[in-house]
Amino acid sequence: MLSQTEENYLKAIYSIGISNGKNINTTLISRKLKTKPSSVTDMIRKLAEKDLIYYEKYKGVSLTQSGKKIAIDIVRKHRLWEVFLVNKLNYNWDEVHEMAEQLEHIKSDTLVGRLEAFLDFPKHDPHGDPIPDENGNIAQHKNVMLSSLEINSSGVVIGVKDSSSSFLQFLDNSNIKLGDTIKVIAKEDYDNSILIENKLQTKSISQQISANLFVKKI
Amino acid sequence: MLSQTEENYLKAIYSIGISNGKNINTTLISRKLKTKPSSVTDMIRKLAEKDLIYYEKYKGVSLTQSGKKIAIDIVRKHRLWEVFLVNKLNYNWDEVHEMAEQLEHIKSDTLVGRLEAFLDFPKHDPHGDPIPDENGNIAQHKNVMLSSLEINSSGVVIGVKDSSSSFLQFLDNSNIKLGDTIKVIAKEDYDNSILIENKLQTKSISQQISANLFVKKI
DNA sequence: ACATATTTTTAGATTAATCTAAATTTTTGA
DNA sequence: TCAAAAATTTAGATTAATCTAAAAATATGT
Ligand SMILES: [Mn+2]
Ligand SMILES: [Mn+2]
Ligand SMILES: [Mn+2]
Ligand SMILES: [Mn+2]
Repeated sequence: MLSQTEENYLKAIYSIGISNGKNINTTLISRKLKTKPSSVTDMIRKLAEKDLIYYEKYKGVSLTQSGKKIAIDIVRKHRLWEVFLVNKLNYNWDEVHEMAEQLEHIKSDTLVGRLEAFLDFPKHDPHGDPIPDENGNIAQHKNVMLSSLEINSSGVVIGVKDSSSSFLQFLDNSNIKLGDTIKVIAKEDYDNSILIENKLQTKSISQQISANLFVKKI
Repeated sequence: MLSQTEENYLKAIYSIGISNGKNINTTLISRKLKTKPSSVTDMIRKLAEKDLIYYEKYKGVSLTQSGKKIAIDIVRKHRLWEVFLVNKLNYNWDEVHEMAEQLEHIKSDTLVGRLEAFLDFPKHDPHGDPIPDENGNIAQHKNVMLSSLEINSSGVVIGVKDSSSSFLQFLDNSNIKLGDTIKVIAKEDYDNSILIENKLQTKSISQQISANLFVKKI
């Protein structure tokens, strides 16, 4: 049985692998987990000992098959609990991450599956992130950002790259939400801001915003 | 912020207080938590330091006001999660304790309250135990056992004293459940077994069974 | 009452996860 | 290429929670 700490290291390694490609080094892990590099070295030696990661001194790490399976299962639990909190307990999407960080570590052979069925097998969490199935299969984002849309083309908002509370609250205040169809009306070369239009409004958003919204072109 | 271990000690002390009156000593705590008495001594010194328990060397412990508040809050969370698991995820009443042992430690200022509302403010958990309100008020069992009923009197089963899986499964197999009205038909002096009748059957049960069923006389 | 049994505490060790400071290895760029 | 910078590992310490063994205090029973 893995400790919560070990599970968090595996999850961190998995998520760094998704965003930073294959260069997963000590510093990146320590930054993600807010620990010191020396602590990371200790832990990765332990995880390597348990055959959950490959590790060569000074060369960084990568997940083994079984390490990846566990990491994805934690992600699965995290996202299903987030759906529960938003859909059933009426939390807002900016409030659920910390609770899900705890709930993802609940140990049970059957709980995730029951939860998933109770939630009617959702495919995405409240932030648009895909929910892995019980075998660890996970549909990856196509990674089309709103910032990359041409003028006069439209897209449906399907996810956020940054799920910080502050960004999510900004979106709430800007009346932009998942499922919105957004059309790009104009682009400003000077600062790469864009003028967009959804059902409710026409407004200008900075590149920092448009580069953190995943869309599906239509 | 208390550790899970500290919370478990407070809960154990609370529950020993409920069943064994006010004599809460090191050995009882160690037995409840499956630790050694020396470990208990260490922890109770720590909890006393934090003013969560009163402790005098060699004299046992008792909860302070704030310690009791915390203990009851853990009990509240435990029982509400059990209701969730049974009522929403369709678990049987003998399957939920271990999961609730973990879920009771999830930290959030708002989660229990939201959960309680989602469950429609249940008053009892799946084993008939009362659920404390948000202020820590808790309706105590009247502690009438089925074994104490007179011949020809009846009672409604409102709880179990023993919530072990084996006892709960025994009740399932015996077609006895919470809410059943049970009439005592006869008593056997030799072994204190009793003949009972509910909607489905007439059957004999041993004193070990009848002394573990709480009833409300009617 | 007091010797013996039981309970509780103390002393010292262990394990997991972390840290700081120092040593080592790798990377960078003049 | 090779010295300086950066990253990584090692050494040694700390904290929480546990344990075993021994010492001290309390309880028990004749
Ligand atoms: Mn999250
Ligand atoms: Mn999410
Ligand atoms: Mn329980
Ligand atoms: Mn219960």
